[in-house]
Amino acid sequence: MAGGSREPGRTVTSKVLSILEAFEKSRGALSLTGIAERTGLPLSTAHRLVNELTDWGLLSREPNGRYQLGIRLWELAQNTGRQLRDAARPFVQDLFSLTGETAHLAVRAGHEVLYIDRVYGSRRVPRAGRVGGRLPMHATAVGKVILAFEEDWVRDAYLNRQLERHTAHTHVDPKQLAAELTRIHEQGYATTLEEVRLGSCSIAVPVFHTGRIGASIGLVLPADQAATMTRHLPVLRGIAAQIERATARIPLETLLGSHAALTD
Amino acid sequence: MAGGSREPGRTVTSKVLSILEAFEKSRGALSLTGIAERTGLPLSTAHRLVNELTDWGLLSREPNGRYQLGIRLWELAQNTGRQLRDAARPFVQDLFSLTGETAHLAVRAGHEVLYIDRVYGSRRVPRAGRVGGRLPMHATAVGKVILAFEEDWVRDAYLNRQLERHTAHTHVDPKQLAAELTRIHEQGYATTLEEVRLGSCSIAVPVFHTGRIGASIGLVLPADQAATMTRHLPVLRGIAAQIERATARIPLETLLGSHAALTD
DNA sequence: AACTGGCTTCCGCTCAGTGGAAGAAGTCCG
DNA sequence: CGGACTTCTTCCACTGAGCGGAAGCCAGTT
Repeated sequence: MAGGSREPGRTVTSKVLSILEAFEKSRGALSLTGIAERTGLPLSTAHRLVNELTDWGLLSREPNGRYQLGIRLWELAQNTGRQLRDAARPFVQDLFSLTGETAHLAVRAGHEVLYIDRVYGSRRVPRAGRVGGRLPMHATAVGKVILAFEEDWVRDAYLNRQLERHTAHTHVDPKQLAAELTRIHEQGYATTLEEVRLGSCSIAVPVFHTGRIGASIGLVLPADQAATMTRHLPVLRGIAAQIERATARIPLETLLGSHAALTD
Repeated sequence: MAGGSREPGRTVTSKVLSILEAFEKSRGALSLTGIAERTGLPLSTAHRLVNELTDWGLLSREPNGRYQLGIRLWELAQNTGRQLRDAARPFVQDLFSLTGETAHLAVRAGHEVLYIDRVYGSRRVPRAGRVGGRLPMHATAVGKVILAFEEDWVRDAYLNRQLERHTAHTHVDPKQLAAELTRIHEQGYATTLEEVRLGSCSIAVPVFHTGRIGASIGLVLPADQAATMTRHLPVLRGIAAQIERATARIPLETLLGSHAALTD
């Protein structure tokens, strides 16, 4: 092995997965060389693996030669967490229909909220976390709700970390955030005002499962409606109750697979 | 190599992917042994690969020891075909809001229609193809529309195959189906009546992109409304036009990756 | 015609992957 | 309580799938 840029101990599986992950960071298509660079794989290795993935449909090749994630991957992944998504979907839909505002459903994944579903119309105003996307828990209403109702050690561990600031309004002081979480726990809902993005605010309530916090549903609206957004609380609570009822008989673990560990 | 059940020529990648695919056929969680059986992998090999996939979050392990597709897979896959889904989503939502019926968006994947998106409320009546699911083209309205507006060779190839029967009402005669497709092409929409499942009917219109058929949007309703479902045509056509406008500037290939070949 | 940049193919070396077998852990039954 | 059974986990010596440097190829570009 002349040059020896070989990096032993790296499994084939890890290489394949790093190829798929390469598409997360960079929107849009990647050239073979681009993939090789991002994954740190030698060009010929990347070439072989990429070709095989393309054969399986997990990657697709555009006419210009660049690669994209293939639709087969999406298809496979539809079987993931179907129980929760399928059970909750119609209610999130109702939440949107009843309020006319962007509605979403999120769960905790490690230290972040993961958006599982989202419903909005064509005249939607505020930009909100996209489905499959993650945001920090302390900057979103759904995240704060989850944090407020999580077990103590989860909350404590979270508060011990550096809290990222997104806008001038993000609450990053651990002491104050802890107090806010207590208040959220008492009042049963959380709000944000321009804490992720200027121009939007949000409100969320918890969805319980077998006594524990399982998920959270929320609304995102333009910041100028912040003062009146609590008017949606009755609907939010009603929908949350319906989702709880619909998912009660499904074991928590089969809802999403075991939740990602706090340290993921 | 004593017994020699070794099956040389099988790549690691193919083994990993066959594990993921194993979860497609069987709903719900699988035991390690179950995975080994379905994939034809020796137990210890399956064990090693499954463990590695679990570490990466592509599989998750339930407390009872069984495995499930992990949420990380779903997350990765959200980047697939985002362009079309994100662009079309609000309009499919509007289609539902305006009609109150289950609305969906589908594209062709090989010989089948693949449901890309679907919007429905909690009081939904008919069962319809699920997101990420496939159905044969000749039994669904969206499928017939796509077939009717596809290039000749695609349609001809399709008609030369054995047409699967789902109910007593499925149109399986190639001659008659060809005539129906011509009529659909002329009138600009397709309908079905209890051709996939008893009790439901559907109507769909084409969505064009750069002159070619790109997708189809449709509604599924209870069979007793079959007589009057054409009342939704104006809305369907309006929404289709909006989706066409919204996706016009996106190159077709980046919408979904190159469409799966007819023979996939 | 020579250069450039990205993709594809080739091929001998070698270590990651393999899988049978033995051990551990749990489950059921008499 | 023992022992028969099932399912999961670990071990380890062998070997061929994977590796990757290098050479070849094909468009564009100068």
